[in-house]
Amino acid sequence: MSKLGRKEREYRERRSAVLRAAELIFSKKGFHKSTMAEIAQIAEFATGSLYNFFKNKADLYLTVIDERSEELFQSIGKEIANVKGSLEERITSLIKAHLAFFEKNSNFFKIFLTQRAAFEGITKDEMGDKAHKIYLKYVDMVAEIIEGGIKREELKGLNPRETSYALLGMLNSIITYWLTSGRKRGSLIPKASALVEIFFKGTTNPSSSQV
Amino acid sequence: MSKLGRKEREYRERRSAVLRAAELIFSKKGFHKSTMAEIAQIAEFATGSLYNFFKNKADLYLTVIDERSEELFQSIGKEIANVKGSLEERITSLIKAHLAFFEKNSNFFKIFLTQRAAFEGITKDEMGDKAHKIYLKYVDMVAEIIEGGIKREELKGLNPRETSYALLGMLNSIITYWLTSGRKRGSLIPKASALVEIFFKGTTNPSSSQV
Amino acid sequence: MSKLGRKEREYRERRSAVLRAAELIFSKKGFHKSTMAEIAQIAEFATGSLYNFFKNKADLYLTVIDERSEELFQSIGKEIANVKGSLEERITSLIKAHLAFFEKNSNFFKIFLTQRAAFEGITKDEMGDKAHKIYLKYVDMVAEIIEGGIKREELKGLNPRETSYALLGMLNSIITYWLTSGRKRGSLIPKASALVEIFFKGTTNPSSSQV
Amino acid sequence: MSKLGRKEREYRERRSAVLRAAELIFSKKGFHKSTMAEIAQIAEFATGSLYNFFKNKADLYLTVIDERSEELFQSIGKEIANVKGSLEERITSLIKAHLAFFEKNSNFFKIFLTQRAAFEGITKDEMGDKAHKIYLKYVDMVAEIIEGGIKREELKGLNPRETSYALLGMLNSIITYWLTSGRKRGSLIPKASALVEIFFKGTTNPSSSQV
DNA sequence: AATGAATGAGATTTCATTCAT
DNA sequence: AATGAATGAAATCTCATTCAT
Repeated sequence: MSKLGRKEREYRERRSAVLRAAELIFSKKGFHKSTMAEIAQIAEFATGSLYNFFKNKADLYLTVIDERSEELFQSIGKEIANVKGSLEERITSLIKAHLAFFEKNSNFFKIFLTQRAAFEGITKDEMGDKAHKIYLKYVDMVAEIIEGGIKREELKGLNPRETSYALLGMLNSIITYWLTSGRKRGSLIPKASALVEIFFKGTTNPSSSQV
Repeated sequence: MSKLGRKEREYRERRSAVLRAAELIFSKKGFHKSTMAEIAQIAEFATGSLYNFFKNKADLYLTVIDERSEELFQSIGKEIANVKGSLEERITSLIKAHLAFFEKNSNFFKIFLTQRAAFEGITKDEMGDKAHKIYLKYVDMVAEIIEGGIKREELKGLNPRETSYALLGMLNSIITYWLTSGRKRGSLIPKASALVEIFFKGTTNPSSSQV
Repeated sequence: MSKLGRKEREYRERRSAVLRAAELIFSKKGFHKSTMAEIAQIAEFATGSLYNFFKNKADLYLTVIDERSEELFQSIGKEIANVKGSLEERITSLIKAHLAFFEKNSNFFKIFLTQRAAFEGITKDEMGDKAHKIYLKYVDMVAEIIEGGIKREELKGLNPRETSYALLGMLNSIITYWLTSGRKRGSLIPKASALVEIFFKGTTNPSSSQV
Repeated sequence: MSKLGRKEREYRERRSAVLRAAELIFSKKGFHKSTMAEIAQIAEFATGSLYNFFKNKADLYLTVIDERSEELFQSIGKEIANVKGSLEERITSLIKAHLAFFEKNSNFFKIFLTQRAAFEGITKDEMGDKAHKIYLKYVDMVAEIIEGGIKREELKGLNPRETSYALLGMLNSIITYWLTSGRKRGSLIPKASALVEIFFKGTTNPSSSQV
């Protein structure tokens, strides 16, 4: 498989070390308060050396987002592909995969969530846009799945894009909750079932006298 | 009511002008890229004068969040207080009030949502915390309402805090969607009904053969 | 006359101190090796303060050129205006004024002469161009005078623009000579007569048997 | 003739390739904005390899000047040696040779002319001086020819060195003109006759009533 | 109370040069 | 001899904050 030369392999390893350091620092301090010097120090390089791998700070930041997002997409995609059953089962597995991915990549979650904030007003078109587009791509992927469910009448006739936003909003909000307060109490995955329940059946107690 | 002296009244008006300018700039450029000079210019003050009202930039930023959030709480609280009916009706009115508030204060929404991003790692304890606490206060308010519903068995036995995060996540995600793409198409309020439907009844089509 | 307020007067004095320091350093070290820190130090300001007067280093450099060139033009223009006689007399006074100006502003001469070199490839259009245009303006001014002489048949039918370049090339070359080696030996002005002689009558010895 | 071994021949060819690349880049971007990396790339070497040929960037720059200037001297010298006639004829051929050389080596002209600017204040003694000396050598060569003319009373009793500066100033100024604006219109050589005319006979119209 | 010039710390980025391979 | 990754010094520029007026 990996028919890369030694040079190429070593280059990738060094570049990857920088990306790991960047992810760590960016997630702790956000884009603006992170310094190239600190990232370099963690990665055990001289500051100037980072510029051998990435053309500037924004490029480094975006590469973190880009490559990790790609992993996210791969990860979710693989998960869903394995599920051949009903839409409910597919979305259930998506929810689980999403939570699992960010439980494992919690540093990245902070970056993922605040990516737009990081670039607000900085590089309006070039870079800020790119970060946003990655998120949109994800929203769309989920929206398409939902749209399939609507067409097959498994789901109500809602706006797929809006429903996608609603679902992802719930998921990310729960992850935020878990990160800020609940992490001690254990894994994030078990929360999937409650989210699945809400998303498909809602919060109303079916045995309530209301119904 | 306003038994304030002229001096005091004028002071408040000037301070308020600064807050309005700050909200505008912070929402457009984010915390770091906003400069005190630009805020001062919009508010028609000299840069140094801002420091007569706020002890530093972070204080100004937090005051924007603080005072507007207070408005949000008042606004929601008043709305809910008027509703004496079922929990569903109360939460429906909360959803509507939330959407209405941010439709009216869309500049503030951007600040509200990215407040954590702005402070990540800067002022770990002092200020960043305060911003987070304001959000938590809101989460708790909603959680309490939900908890009431659970106790009266109108809602399923879910974790109230988590359910509150889930609901607010949905709402804010929809607002983000509306801000970034849908604003032209009209008001945000009509989206309330779909959210209410999802939150209470879920997305599953009840006439689906799945059931 | 100078109905400037104290504020304005003081501002100009400070800005002027920066320009003087800049002219000195730029003339000694050239654009690239001059640092804002050194200029600031000479001007007795903090480095950052220079940016209250000039938006960046290139702007400072160009302002030196711009304002001093303006002086040069004024100086030459005034000199020529006073001369009502023949073209020869007018150009003689131009040559004298040119030499006198740069004898007095020898620091500026180095900048004036190398202005294009300073910007080579940096800011191709914006700034480098501006510096060049100032020189062209001078060339044209001289070319117009020469053209007048040609029309009145006082001068041969040469290309005015080329002749202007030739004249200025001679003048500047002589100033360079004086600056690099001859300054000790006295004033530059006496060299005017030789230049006038060459420019109008040429170097050939009229009593030469050649003729 | 070339009794050089293969090794030596190859070494010279590689070194020469670097010099050609350096001349190109230096002439386009000036000394400071040219990078060793870019020169290496054009020459198809690795950056570090340049240091096998030249001890540093300044050395490379000076070698370009040095070797090309040597060519210039050879070229002019050969031209003049062929002319056995009057001084006027010799200088006429010098002017033509100068223009021809720089028409052919216009990239080098930019370097030749701004050599002082490039080094101003950098390497005050060591290198900047060397560049200046090369120019002086040329000035002196011309001055000697002029001095001969003065002694033989073909020329007026002017200061030979100054007259040399004046002549070269004219020439270089005309080349600058041609490079910046006139190049499209054709060759530089035809301008020689006007320069010869001015230098020997001056610009005054002999049939003018002034005389 | 208001001003806004001055400060100066701090961050990004570039690039000549070195050196292990 | 050739390579090119790594270095690290140096320079520009920004801006929150202060303080004399």
